[in-house]
Amino acid sequence: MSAKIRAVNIDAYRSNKLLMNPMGQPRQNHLADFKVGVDNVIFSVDTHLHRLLVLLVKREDQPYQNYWSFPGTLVRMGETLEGAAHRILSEKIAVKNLYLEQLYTFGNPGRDPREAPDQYGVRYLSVSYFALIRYEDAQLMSKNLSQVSWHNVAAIPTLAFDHNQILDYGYQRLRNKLEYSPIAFEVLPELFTLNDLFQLYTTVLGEDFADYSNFRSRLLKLGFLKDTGQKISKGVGRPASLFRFDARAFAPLRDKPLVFV
Amino acid sequence: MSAKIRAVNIDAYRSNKLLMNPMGQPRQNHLADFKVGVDNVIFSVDTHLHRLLVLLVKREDQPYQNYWSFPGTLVRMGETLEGAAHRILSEKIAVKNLYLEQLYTFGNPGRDPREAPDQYGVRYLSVSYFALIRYEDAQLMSKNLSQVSWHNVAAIPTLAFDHNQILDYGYQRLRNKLEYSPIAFEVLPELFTLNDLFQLYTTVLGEDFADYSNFRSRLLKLGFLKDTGQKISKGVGRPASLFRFDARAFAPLRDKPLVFV
DNA sequence: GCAAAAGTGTTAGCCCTACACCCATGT
DNA sequence: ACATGGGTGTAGGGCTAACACTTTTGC
Repeated sequence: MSAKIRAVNIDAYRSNKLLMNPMGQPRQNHLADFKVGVDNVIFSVDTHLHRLLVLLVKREDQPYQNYWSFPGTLVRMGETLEGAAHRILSEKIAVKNLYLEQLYTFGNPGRDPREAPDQYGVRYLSVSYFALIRYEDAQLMSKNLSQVSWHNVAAIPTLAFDHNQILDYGYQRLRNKLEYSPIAFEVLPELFTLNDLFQLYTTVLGEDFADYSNFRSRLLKLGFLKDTGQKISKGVGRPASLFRFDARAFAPLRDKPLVFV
Repeated sequence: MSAKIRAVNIDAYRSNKLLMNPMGQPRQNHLADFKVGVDNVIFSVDTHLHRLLVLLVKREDQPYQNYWSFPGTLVRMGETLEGAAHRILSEKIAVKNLYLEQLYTFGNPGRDPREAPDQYGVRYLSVSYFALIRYEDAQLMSKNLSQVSWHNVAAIPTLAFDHNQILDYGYQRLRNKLEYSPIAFEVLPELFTLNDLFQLYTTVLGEDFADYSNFRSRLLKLGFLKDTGQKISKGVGRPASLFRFDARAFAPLRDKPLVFV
């Protein structure tokens, strides 16, 4: 026990993180030193199987070895936060389009076990990012696919660090954004049926958020969904029209509350 | 000039922040070291004069000496982010109630001139917080009031660091929150008239966001504003009823979109 | 023909908007 | 009395929710 504390202190001393006053107590009011990480909560939707997915990687190293976690990395010298988010994302997955925004920052002491137990060593702060990508376009980038994979949000295991909490934030952000912002079209393929869109909303927001026929007519009346004239047949039943999202027609509705749902 | 760079490098070396490879170039892929600050965007509304206010402090030290900035501080060892936000806030202002939430994190290289010019020294990351307080309850905490004061959001000077950008984020958050969340009651006094409430919305969202009589009946129908029966007279004209926000009656409307406006 | 999936139509009730109007008070 | 600010009422247009109905396909 005392050996462990001693080791911590030596390490802290060596990296000049922990300053002692002449009484051997840590100085009050001394600034904390941080390493800053980014963690990406990457969502996608499998329209066919109606599954909301999030991308997880299995940690190869300590701490939390073999736990699933969000793709994250520590920020390097000269690198922007968003740059770090893009870097780690592109190491795990290849994707054409991508929606990315900052989610939340977690930086309380003790959130990373690499911090010294007495909390006077280096601290690890995580800036989390929220991302959406098209399931069809995404290509996982691992030789060993067991290390990177999609997980159904409905069944997420205990994750490394405070990542379950980060997921809660991300999931809530996703639900909120769906209601007033056209992010659904970041997740859908270029051409989609209105049923695809409806299924996406149902998958994320729950089964009973709205009636299909009303959802349909409300969105069509808004005028930013363009019927391409093409039809697609999914087995039995009447073929569906393929639509395209027209960003230009949507522009005037920006910042208007509640266009969807 | 070269003396300055030398000073930076010595400082970086001393705190073990800048590692050189044998060629004298900074090592690639080396992690950045951060100091983490919090900056509070503290809003209040002067209901009488219809002014939206934000609290600024005048910087006493370099960099940006004598510029106005948000009350901010660097995070100390063992301190939570929110703890640091509360600490600096209570140094500048005494207040009974307080609404505080995280706003956004700014951490790109070069945002603080204390970073070495070549950007390979310590970096300064800022986690900004959004706060709302009651103007009547707030007591500025300065012997020298010229150093801490309310500023009309309509006329903000050039601020220190990237604080004008932070203000933009904060102002937008305020407007969004007003629409779907009961934060207005954090800013209003305990008892208020419906006209106070309406003036608050008008001040923040603009003159023509709604009709007073419709605003009034819509909110009253929702049932979380309790008429205390007390009247208050503001000079000439019919005295107004004083209302109180009933948080319990509001609870079922939590997370429901667009209860206001 | 029939089941399945896509798409259209209808109706009643609600809410939002834009006003007009009435009420209570100070001077 | 009348100006001033507080408060109520109402007619209409538009939107929503719920559900019935029609169309187009595969088998």
